[in-house]
Amino acid sequence: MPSVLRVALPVPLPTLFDYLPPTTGEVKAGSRVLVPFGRGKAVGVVVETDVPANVGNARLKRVLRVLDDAPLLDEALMHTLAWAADYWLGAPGEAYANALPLLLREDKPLPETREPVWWLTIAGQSALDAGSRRGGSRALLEALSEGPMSAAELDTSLPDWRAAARRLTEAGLIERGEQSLSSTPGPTVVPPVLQAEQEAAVDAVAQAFGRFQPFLLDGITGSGKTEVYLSLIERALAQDKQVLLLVPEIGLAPQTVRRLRERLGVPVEVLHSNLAEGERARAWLRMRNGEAKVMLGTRSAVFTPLPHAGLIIVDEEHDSAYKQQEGFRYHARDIAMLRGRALHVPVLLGSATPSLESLANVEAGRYQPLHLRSRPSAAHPPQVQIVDMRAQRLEHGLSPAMLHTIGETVARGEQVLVFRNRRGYAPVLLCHGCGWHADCPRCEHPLTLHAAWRKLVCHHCDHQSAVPTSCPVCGSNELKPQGQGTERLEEALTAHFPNTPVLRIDRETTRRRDAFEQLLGNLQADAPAILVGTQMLAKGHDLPNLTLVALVGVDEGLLSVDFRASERLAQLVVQVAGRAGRARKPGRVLLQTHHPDHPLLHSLLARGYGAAAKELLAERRQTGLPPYGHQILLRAEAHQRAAVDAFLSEALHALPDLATLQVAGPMPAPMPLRAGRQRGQLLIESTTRRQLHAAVRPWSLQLPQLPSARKVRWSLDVDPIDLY
DNA sequence: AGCACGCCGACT
DNA sequence: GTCGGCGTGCTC
Repeated sequence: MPSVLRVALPVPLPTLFDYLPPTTGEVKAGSRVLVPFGRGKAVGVVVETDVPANVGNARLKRVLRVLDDAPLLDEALMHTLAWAADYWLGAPGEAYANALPLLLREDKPLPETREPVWWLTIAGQSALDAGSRRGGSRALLEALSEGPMSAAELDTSLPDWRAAARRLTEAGLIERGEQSLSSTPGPTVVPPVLQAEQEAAVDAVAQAFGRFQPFLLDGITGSGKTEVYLSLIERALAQDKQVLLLVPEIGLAPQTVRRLRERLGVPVEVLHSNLAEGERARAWLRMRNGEAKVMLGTRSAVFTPLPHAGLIIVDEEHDSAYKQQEGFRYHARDIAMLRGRALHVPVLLGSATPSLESLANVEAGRYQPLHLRSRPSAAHPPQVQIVDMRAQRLEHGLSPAMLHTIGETVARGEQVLVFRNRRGYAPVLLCHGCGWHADCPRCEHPLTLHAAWRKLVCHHCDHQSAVPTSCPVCGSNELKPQGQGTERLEEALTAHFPNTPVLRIDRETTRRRDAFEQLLGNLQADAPAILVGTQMLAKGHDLPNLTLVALVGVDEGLLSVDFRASERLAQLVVQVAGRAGRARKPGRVLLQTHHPDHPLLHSLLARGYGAAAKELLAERRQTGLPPYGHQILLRAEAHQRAAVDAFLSEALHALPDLATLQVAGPMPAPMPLRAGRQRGQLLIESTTRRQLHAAVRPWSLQLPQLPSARKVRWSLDVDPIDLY
């Protein structure tokens, strides 16, 4: 039996592949290799070396080339990836592929980690002093007289610098080279004095440096979580350790990066999907080489190598953006925990509205809780009031009390945020004559009217159609938009408050890069204004003059069948409410509802998120739902309903019939038709995670062999967060 | 997933 | 007579 290398290749198959080692030289686990695969070649990661082959000699091929002398992925990360692939029932090859930036999954030499910079030569300095050169060349010389600059910096200050750089390099007036490592400017901002609670949180985490310990930092909005992070990062840096800081979306990154850089005075690497591939690879490699100390990134950054790991922070840990929803369906918050354990470093989860999962982990003694209850940035927490909209005369969905308070607020010269989690003009277009409404033909869901585009749009599949002028069923001309989206609210508020600027912030108005920042930048800090927007407004910028938050139409969340809807609603209400009164002025929150007596709203408003979460947790425990029960969801979709049903029932039959498993289904998905595909699912539950995995793991290997599996698209989701 | 092989319909 | 449809099988 020849000794072979076991290699993970980027294919969605449950197996690793065996290869004969190269004839000369040694290969280490964690290195990338180029191998012949099928008819072509592929880059894979060596998982094991010197192991007996799993397949016959005749099928074995030899590694073509070893791409890394030293392992690119260290042992701790390799171990975490193997564990994660096993836990989320992912293909091992896909787990390894997720961990590497795209550029490093190719057969190319590693990019230089140091960004090239340009600087003035002595000749260049004299040329500048002598005043020779004109135009672009002159501008470039002047820019570089302040010190070396990188391509990225030059791009922002001198858009057309490249031609000038070529001319000046040829003339020997400037030179291209590598940034020296000692060129970091040092902190430019003095850290504020921490409050006692912040200090206590920092001390607790800092004391755990050097060992694995999870923390949950539960801090109300405005309580200064970021200062706790910054202070801990400083402490880690002082010990020459690296820090990984995860954020749910990079929407808030530009200001966060600036703040980190100013405070820490060290380069802060960023990793997110809007970044060019070269940049991503460089940032990743700088961390892996130890050149960089701080990484700020979204979900996939959780795989950044940390050879000098000191601390991992997951900000807004409740955010569902941490769950990857296709391919390898991992949860970055949970991977952060695995990494902390493997790297022997503390993991700090932070949120004003912690997930029920994390609260249960605190309850079980697995996570150490840390609290920030005071709000140093504001005198009083915002006062939340329910507006009973039953039997009220509504103006485009806004109650008189709501409009009145908005009016008062802008009259005082303050700003208002009107929150509505629905884009477009109206979510339904209804015929007043016969009750017909416009549905998406591919999803059988109501189409959203977008007035500005004069289109009906499906928010599930992007299907678009023209707005009919009359009802296709009864011919009536009375087609009425039902309900309110942000576009309609913007229109209504503009009409009602003609002298106050109304600013809409949602996916449509922020489509362009940086549009979000620009829109908010246009806002005069001290002038009255009304902001209308979706989820996007729940976090980000501090708006000191924003004193009123109006929540409109959150009732859907109270009535949903999804057991997580109430948790999400509570988080959303608290997050959005936290936008009000972040500076000295007191904030006020109005929540307009048809269910003023709903128990969730009651406990949330009377006793806060913590109390509401406790009640939700008690319900979950009673019903055996997560985090007390564990779920794995098998989803399937196909054009024919019968294909979906056949697959799911075959799958059900193949599942061992164990008393410890509860199975729901086969059943239609909550959205049974989407983008023209019939969808169904099978939900497998157990009170013990171990037993659930023990049963599902072998089953998941059988599924691809079912004859009916070829006729559907299917996937397994471990710990699903959406059942849609 | 990606790719090739393979056997049945409407066209240069 | 071919181009091409997607069913089936395979990847160490």
